[in-house]
Amino acid sequence: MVQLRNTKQRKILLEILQSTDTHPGADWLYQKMRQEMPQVSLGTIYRNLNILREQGLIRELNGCGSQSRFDGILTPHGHFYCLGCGEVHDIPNTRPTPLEEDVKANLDDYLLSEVEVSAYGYCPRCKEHACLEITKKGEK
Amino acid sequence: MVQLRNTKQRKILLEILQSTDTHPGADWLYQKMRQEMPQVSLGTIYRNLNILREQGLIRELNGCGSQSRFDGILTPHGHFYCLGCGEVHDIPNTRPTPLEEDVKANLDDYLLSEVEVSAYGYCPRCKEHACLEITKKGEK
DNA sequence: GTACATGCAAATTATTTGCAACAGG
DNA sequence: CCTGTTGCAAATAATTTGCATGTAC
Repeated sequence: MVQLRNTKQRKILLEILQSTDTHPGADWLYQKMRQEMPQVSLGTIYRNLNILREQGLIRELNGCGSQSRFDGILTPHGHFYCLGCGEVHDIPNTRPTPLEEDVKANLDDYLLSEVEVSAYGYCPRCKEHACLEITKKGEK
Repeated sequence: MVQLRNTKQRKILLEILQSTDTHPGADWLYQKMRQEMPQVSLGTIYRNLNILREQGLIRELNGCGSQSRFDGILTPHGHFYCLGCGEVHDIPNTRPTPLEEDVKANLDDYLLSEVEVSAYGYCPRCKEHACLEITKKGEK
């Protein structure tokens, strides 16, 4: 492996990710980064997202739409993907240990590194005015 | 909604998906389709995958890599994503009911439509010769 | 000073879409 | 027939990459 450097860009990116629970995508992070570093490039965002993921400092979420989303909060929790507005909400600590052991029991010869719980549906707001236009937008 | 037609292309695509547990991507399905229908186009594959998903006849998996994968087997089960070879294996029926209720308990005002369990790690074969070249290929 | 990182722009990959011709009901 | 569907090719969207320059250590 290479000797990673602690660049300003990487540091700020990680701080942003650790300070939000909105599970943003690369474009949102790009806009946010530019507030502090107007010259930053989208390529740098993507390169650092990959590095931080490989380091295990952030998590990538692929459950919703064509864009990847990222999570800088590593305490165990599941994710709810709203099919209406596309938002991703945390599911607080859904008894992680029993679940993982349950999965492990089914995967004898496997080397298990992580178990994820994803839920799909409509968030309280979208459940209310659950109209078809909205449904279209976030469909999986 | 529109009045869907039962085209030969759509019928074959669904049959292929229902007869495999390899969770193929669009390109694999395209090759397979061309064995029975050499003139079929990739656009048709994608259009029908979207229609079948909207009808609830197949499921889309986004956990692994940049390509979507599809599952034509709807009995409840989880998925294991090998970080080595990129294969997706089924996790036989991981006590679905307790889990879903557990998640539901955390999502009071939500309208829940589906809960998914995904596991990541290395399959028996990749665990053996867990070398770095292989690791590279399937990394998330 | 030596790599790793960056900014920029061009390239790649997966997926979607416009359109004229085709075909299911 | 009427309208959803197809094949084809061009368009889009997300992400990656090549390269000269910049910067962390």
